Amino acid sequence: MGDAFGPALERTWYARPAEAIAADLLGAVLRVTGRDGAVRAGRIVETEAYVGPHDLACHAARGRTARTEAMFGPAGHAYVYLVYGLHELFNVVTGEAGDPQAVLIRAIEPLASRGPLGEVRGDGPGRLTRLLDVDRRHYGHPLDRPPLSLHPGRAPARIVRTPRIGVAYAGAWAAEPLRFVDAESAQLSVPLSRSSPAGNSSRGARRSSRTPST
DNA sequence: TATAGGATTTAC
DNA sequence: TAAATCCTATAG
Repeated sequence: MGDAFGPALERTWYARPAEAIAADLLGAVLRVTGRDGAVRAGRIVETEAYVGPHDLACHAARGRTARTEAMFGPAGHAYVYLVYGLHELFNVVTGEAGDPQAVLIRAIEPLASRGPLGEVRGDGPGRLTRLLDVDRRHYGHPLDRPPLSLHPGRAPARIVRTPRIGVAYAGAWAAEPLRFVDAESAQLSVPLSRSSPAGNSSRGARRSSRTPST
């Protein structure tokens, strides 16, 4: 609920296509109460949309399983999983229940936060979860109350889209411009200068009118 | 039951 | 450029 960050985004806010949420989440603040009781937060500067079972990069493309169950549930909840046996990745479930879509949070600008072990960087999907102490214990958790919540923040001046990172196995879907970044941020997982350009040049990123800002 | 490989990060 | 590290998805 409300604290220094203001009220959390309501769960119904997320019941839209992942592509829209990925753009609108840029600038939003992720707030986490860690296992040590400390509150940590970061401003989201990079996201990726995973748009459904037909998206070959989306985990839901292989059907409904124990791991992907949360993606099939209602929007506004956390989908957290382990990759490479090492890294916890944090996603936001979007869309209507039964329609598995999610947005991966790939980078944050820390807001005066240090991780439980003194970490300071949030520029990577595995780094930000360590910094904010997010892991599978948050699986399925609603995103409108502690220990995990999202709050409106300062919207980016400019949004750029690129293909998603690390999904080369996904065939044609690997080239889709479903990664969204705050072009002004110096804390992206992969700098724009080293990101492949979006396949369709003039496809601009637009924030929807439902975007909250402060 | 066995095996391959992954929405990554770090170190050599 | 490769190792770390474990869980899931698929094959046998």
